[in-house]
Amino acid sequence: MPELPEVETMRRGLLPIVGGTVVDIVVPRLQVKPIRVGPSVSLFRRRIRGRTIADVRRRGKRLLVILDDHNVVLIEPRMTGLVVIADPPDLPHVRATFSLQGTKVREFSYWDRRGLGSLEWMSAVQLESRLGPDRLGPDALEISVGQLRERLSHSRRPIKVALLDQQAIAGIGNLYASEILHVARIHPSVPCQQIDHGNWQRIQRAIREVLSEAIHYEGSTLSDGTYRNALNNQGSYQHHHRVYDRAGQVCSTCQQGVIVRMVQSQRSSFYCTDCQPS
DNA sequence: CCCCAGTCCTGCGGGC
DNA sequence: TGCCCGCAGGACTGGG
Repeated sequence: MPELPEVETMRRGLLPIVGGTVVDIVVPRLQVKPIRVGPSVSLFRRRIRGRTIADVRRRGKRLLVILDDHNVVLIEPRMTGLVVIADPPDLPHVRATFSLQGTKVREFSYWDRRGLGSLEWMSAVQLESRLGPDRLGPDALEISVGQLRERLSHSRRPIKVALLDQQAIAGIGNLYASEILHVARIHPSVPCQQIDHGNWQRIQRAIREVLSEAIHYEGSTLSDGTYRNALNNQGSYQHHHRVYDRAGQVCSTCQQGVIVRMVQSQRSSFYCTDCQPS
């Protein structure tokens, strides 16, 4: 489940490829179903081969490899995708390997166990129509209280569900939405309309606090062990989770409440009965 | 317009 | 012990 902290960790780990020129791209034929490569595998290869990598950026949960001709490679990791400059977690799920010259790092790979992610070459114009301001909200690390209120406070949706809306705010996924609301001490079911200014401020601060803390620990690797940084090492923020996947446990913050799991929009939410009264 | 349910895909774990 | 089903939750789409 790469969310903003995991994708930001990927971005930082991938920076050594900047300045490298793509010699070739190998898309192995695998037993598993192929991922989406756009516009097609052959055009993808033809348009990237020979290009030099100018930068690696992030927008919400997407990774952007900027080429020297100003076109981009959009990487969408979705559930289980990741990039590695070291050995990948395994070979059967390596979806593409880019070989490089001109840098210390000789290659990097996109690895994706479930294969819901995608790799797409696109122009800067195509990128804006896909991930422009009308499609993607302000980045969660940058969003102001005013922007947050403006985009969510008129909604009748529960706050937990609204925080997952990438068009409103970019980068928060299921895991960090629960963690953020616990830090902000707000129950996940509260309708956005009922949240007052002070609480929007708490939410905005909690977003920054939780996400930057998670980046510091290089993201969360859950019990399935899927998520890895670019060197194929696990993150360690899972040891600091306050509520996520801790149903039945006593809250480590207040030592009083119990962590409860509930389902909202077909997704698990976790909250503390004492820190987050309804 | 706003929101929810279903879809894609693989691997794991619970239940029988 | 072995098998099968359901769940994990990214983004998107069709429909109420």
